[in-house]
Amino acid sequence: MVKPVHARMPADERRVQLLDAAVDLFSRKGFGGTTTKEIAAAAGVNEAVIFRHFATKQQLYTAILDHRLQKAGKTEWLATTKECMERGDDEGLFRAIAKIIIHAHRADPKFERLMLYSGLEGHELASMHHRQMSLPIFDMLRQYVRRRQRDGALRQCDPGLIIVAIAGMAQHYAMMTEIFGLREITASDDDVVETFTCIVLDGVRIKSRKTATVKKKAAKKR
Amino acid sequence: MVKPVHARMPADERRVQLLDAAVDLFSRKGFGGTTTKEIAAAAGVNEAVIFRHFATKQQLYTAILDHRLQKAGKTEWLATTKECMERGDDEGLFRAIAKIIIHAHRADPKFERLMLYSGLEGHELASMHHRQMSLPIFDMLRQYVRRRQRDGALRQCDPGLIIVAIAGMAQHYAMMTEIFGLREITASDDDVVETFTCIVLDGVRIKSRKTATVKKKAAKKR
DNA sequence: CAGCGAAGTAAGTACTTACTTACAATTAAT
DNA sequence: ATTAATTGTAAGTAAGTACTTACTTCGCTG
Repeated sequence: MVKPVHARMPADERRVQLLDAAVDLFSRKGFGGTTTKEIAAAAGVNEAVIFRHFATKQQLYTAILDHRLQKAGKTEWLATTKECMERGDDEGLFRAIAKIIIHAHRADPKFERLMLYSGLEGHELASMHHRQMSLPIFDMLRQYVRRRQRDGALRQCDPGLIIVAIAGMAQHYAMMTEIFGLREITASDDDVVETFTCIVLDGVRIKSRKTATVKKKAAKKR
Repeated sequence: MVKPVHARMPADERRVQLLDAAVDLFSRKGFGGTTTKEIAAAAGVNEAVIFRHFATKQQLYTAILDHRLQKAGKTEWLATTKECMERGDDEGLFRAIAKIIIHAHRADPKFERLMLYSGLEGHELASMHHRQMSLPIFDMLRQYVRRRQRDGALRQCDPGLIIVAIAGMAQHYAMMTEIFGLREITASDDDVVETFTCIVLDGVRIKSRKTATVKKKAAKKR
């Protein structure tokens, strides 16, 4: 049976449809810039339908982030990075970090915009995401870097900075190309990942023991 | 003579005061999230005063960006980077890029928030800033990198990526600490700049095969 | 097929929005 | 002091805003 245009929908189906329409609008115009009327129009229903499914506009917004945060990312991070860390594969780890960040933007640019808006607008959901996703992963990675520094494999510095280095490159590149429309870089995403990986790897790794003559800069005591 | 609380002000003075109040609010809540009433209240005047000085809310917003874009940045970029580029000082150039970006966030975090909002909300002023400020500087830097690559001093890759590497690190670090409140990095800004500079420098420079130490004067013709 | 609960809507409510209007207070030049 | 321009305000307006209410329509199950 084909669905008529103005079909009536089971609640959970409509709920998802409303969430989708809302993601699209919120990601483009922010929370304050989007009206419930617009969302309803985008979903092709009366405005009141929204309030049958979500008590307030704020709750609809919260539901979006909640929904996405569950399925999204964390397991991917863990799965991919864990084995690299176990076998001390710095190169693989850096590559994975760059890859996941850039891929996240390509696969779901709307959500990345949404998170940026959310952070700027100061919704608690954004900082919740930050506390529950970013920070634990960041901590895990920092701990790994610290260990590798003790092993003498990585440059001595604040371990967070090495993570920020590779993640920042990738994040900045993804934001510039995906969100702000930078067109001047013609390399493929894979090439970009490879380049960033090499740069950071050569930049942070300490070459094998015999070439200890590297003097570089002695003034690194703090 | 001390100014009474509800003093009357000459037009240009009030104009500046309104702009300041507006910057503060727009940077925290975005264009759509800020009301003219709030701005007036923050400046301690009647809402109508705003519309005596600016025809529309949009025009007030435009005036802010216009005003800031004039004095801000470009000359600083040119002055600092030019001499580094002239003497082929890659290290100095990377350091300058990181320094300027991080310093901009520390000196005027409100404006950086504003620009982020503006980019997300899609105001033309943001893309104007992008075209008039970021892109020309980016192009200039890319051109320098391309030259250094031809000289065999820098790694072969899309030249923009080397700029994105150092700028992305700095931008990401500044955004995380200043806008999103990251506290886990304890190093001083100066140390951060130094670390990023070293990482990128070691990551992109090609060691000359004969003398590991000084290759400064290697083939430098134009 | 009757009837009941769920899905949907038209038309509100109370309030806020950007922006105006008509007028008053202050200043500076004549 | 008398102007004339400038700076300010109180009190609007029309068009939104999020959210509600009273009501209709559909689809299912006993």
